[in-house]
Amino acid sequence: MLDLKFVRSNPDVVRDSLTKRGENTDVLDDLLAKDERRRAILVEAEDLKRRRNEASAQVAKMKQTGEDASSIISEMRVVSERIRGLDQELADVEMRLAEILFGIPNIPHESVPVGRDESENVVVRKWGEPTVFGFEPKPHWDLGTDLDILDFERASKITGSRFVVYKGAGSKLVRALINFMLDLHTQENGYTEVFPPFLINRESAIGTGQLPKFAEDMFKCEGLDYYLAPTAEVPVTNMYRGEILDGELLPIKHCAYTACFRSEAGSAGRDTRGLIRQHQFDKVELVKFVHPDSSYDELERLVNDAESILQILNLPYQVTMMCTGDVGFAAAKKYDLEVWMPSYNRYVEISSCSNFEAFQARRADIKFRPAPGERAELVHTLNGSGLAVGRTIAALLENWQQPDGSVKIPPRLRAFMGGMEAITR
RNA sequence: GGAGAGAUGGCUGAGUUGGUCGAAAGCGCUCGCCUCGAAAGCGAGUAGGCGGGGAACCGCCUCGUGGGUUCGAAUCCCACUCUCUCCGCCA
Repeated sequence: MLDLKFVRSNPDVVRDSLTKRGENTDVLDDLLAKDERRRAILVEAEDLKRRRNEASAQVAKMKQTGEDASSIISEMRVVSERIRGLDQELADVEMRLAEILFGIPNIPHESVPVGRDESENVVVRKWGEPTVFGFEPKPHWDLGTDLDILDFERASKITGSRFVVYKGAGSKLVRALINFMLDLHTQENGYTEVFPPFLINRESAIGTGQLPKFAEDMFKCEGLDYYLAPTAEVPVTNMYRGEILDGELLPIKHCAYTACFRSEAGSAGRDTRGLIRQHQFDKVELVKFVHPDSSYDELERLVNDAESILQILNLPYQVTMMCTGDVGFAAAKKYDLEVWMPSYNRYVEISSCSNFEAFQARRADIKFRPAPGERAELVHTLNGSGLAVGRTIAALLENWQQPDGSVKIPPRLRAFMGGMEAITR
């Protein structure tokens, strides 16, 4: 959510932002009109409330001295009625104002390239080269099925499409990657691990920006105001919702493993095979709460932290900076890590790292006090995948496959696999 | 699921026969005095949001959340949420 006062005094900046993102700017004019109306009502209502408060104090005094206050009381009866009407109108205007404000995306950082869609994203750097095979490589869904470590058919029997059963070494690989990632981030990158609820409530989903605009992307629990978390970003960021943090504690860096659940509404027919697009997947997420002055430095470090996983697993990847048309609703700046996926013959997103600046913090009311006695300010929040486990497994199987259909385990992962060096039939 | 208790400022904790209560007191924190310096002691200050105004400053709102009663609600009524205790059930 943008700061209403900022929008009021910088409407051109917001209009420019909406245009660069390819969004309609009509909402902005509607917003400004509603804001003006709101303040007009406030001025009138507050003046009446002041009069009522003064009269109340007067009545209290008169009651004590035994004077007759009935004329003031009947006068205030009318004033209170008028206040009630204004408050009702105010509530209506504010509700509409909030609806509009919740629907306005963040303002892209000046370093973000202007572009319409993903075709205008900018590759920032590459690491490694696309894997070259001396044989015909298999896609991960065939490898996994042939090795009997992935079972898509039985998963669809249990639940439906876009689910998988990991089996044997495959199941162990899930645990190994989660542990490897969490250990690396906690032991070498300075994150504190948390294990949050996988179900989130409405306020949390509003806090990070999933609601109200993207309700159809989540699974909702019937009869409850709970949703299955689409990413650990939601529960972890909302840990500190409504709090004023001690400035000394910043930056707060958390990593968390959670299962993630996405309805994938609007993705029908895309990536239907394999592990790339599942309704349920595992992910280790990195979340930071930082001082506004350092959030862009922290973003670069966050990307590096996520990259370190790919480097250790020796998976070729590239880092892409999202353009204004693809930066995401809540983000001011976003990098994607894209891993080389031989079956797709292209790079596929495996991590998304964003700086939200104060956009989420304002929604979720997360502040910090720079020093004792100083005024509380909004923190900047960041998060990024470190990494998505399902896609990591897909990339691992495909890039580390051998001519005989087996898959080597990257050296650093072997300890987490009980010493296993390869997955064989 | 049943019964009971509770939810107040950064923290602890008063206030529930409605009337200067945004709120006592203590702790913490900030500044000043004292001191060579510190501690102790003394003094002052110390919630957040919104709005008006050039500013000084002024006003409004907030005592879990949302409604209601009333001229007026932290205090009364209703609903909900959360925490704690006991019982039941249960991995």
